[in-house]
Amino acid sequence: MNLSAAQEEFRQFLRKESHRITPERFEVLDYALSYEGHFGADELYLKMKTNNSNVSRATVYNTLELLAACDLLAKRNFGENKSRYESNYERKNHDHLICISCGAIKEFSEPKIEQIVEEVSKKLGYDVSGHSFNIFGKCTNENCKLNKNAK
Amino acid sequence: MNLSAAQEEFRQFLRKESHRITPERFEVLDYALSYEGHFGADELYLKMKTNNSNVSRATVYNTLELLAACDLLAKRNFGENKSRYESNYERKNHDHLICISCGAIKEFSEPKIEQIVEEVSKKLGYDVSGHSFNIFGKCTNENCKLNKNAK
DNA sequence: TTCAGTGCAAAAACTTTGCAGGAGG
DNA sequence: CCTCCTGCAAAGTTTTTGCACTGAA
Repeated sequence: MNLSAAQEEFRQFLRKESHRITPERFEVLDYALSYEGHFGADELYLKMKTNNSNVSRATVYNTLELLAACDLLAKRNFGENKSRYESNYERKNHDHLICISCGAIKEFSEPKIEQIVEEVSKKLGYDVSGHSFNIFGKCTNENCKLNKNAK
Repeated sequence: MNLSAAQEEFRQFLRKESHRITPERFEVLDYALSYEGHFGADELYLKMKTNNSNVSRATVYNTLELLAACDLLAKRNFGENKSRYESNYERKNHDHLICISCGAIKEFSEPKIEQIVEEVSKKLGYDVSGHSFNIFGKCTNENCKLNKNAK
């Protein structure tokens, strides 16, 4: 993955918002954008620690918020009482379908959703900043029946 | 509010699923359905405790799950890393618009959403059991600007 | 030089679990 | 009478906070 453009974007965001540009923040950026799929903050922290990074838990949490604020990451919540992140860099918007049995997450895109978001928030007088749309159900995949990946 | 019909519904659910019928469970039901707006599990537990109830935290958590399972309550997640519940008794389905500044929650109903849920899950081969649709934005209400109710 | 950012550890917030005793069926 | 359910407290999980030090601007 080409990280340098994302790094540049992050750098500009930090400057614009008067946040300092630190090596720790870019280290988190690199790990976050390289992560396959969704990850929790602590999960990323532990992965970094395993790889001999010295970045602290507090900095990881703080930086993930910044990365979500500048849209390099998307912050999600799949009903597990913890935040999950995923790269939002050079990707199109999408929502999620979550298997309540095995936890598998599928993505889908449905343009009508954006329309509804606009419509509803206009009608109720809100200034939209985002949305979260999760569908829960049982998937038909083999492993699911066996509950192999059950949480 | 007429609780007795809800109690009857809960009783039947418990019997059908071979759960025992205990006074504690009905105490939780009463508090939950009487609660105005959304509440967290611990919040309800503390409220009950304040009112001199002896029902334990474990029983409250357990019972709320049961009440959500039989659809007397709806279990929600507004991106705060905790579960929230609200009465679903004699109410129509709806989704939420959440103010990112003051935390105010508005409800809306949009039939198209149910269509999309059906469409998407059919296409991807899931057996739907529910969905969660939250729109985040800034509301235009007076108190909001002052961040009075900010979390 | 200054103060935002950092590392660390402790605390906080929410939820789950283990265990012994009690009551529903 | 058998266990499921309960209360209690302890432990678990994720996130936040306090504090002293460091390094970006």
